[in-house]
Amino acid sequence: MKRYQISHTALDYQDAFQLLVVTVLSAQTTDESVNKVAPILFAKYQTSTDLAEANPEDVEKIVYSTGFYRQKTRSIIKLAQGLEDLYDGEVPPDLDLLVKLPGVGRKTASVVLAEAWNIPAIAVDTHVRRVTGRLGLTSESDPAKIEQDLKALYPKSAWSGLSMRYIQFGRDTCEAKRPRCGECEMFGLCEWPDRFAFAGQSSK
DNA sequence: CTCCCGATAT
DNA sequence: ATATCAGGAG
Repeated sequence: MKRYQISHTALDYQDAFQLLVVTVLSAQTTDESVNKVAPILFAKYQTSTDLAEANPEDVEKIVYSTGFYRQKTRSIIKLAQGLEDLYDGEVPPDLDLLVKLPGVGRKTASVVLAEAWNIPAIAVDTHVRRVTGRLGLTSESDPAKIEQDLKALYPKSAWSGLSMRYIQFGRDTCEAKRPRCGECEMFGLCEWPDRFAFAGQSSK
């Protein structure tokens, strides 16, 4: 029986600035893809000041393999510039302040809060959305509303670890395309198998 | 809502 | 071939 107690990222980073950048890069990409380019990126640009003055073409070459590479290059350079201009290069431990940074949305901000400072926050990504929906914990589709529902269901002390555990659960059991309901510890507590009658359960 | 966009698993 | 991957901006 897996217990899903993992509450830290698989993303490699050394400080809040790096965490912020790799989290932006992780959009619609696997952590593994990001971890491949992160060391190269941070070797060349060690501080937000360095990245703020970076040549976009150089950055594009480094982050290319993570997909959305033009967009992500613009995002992280502007992000670094925003950090300099707005917060003097320091990553603010506050959701409303983080969201003001270019390329940083509610999900990215929540990841950084929970991971870097253990501040209670729930990051609703594609996994959390799918899993909590299937489990019947929310009927919303808007991430911000899902976040509200989950915050009402769980004590604050549980918030920061929630996302990682649902993501882990979503990766190895409640998969997007073919949920393994037959080997799921939530079987009997979840309405998904009843509704969809083990679609794709053992067929190949 | 669409667009951004490569890597990987199936 | 196609779906999916720790999304955010226009």
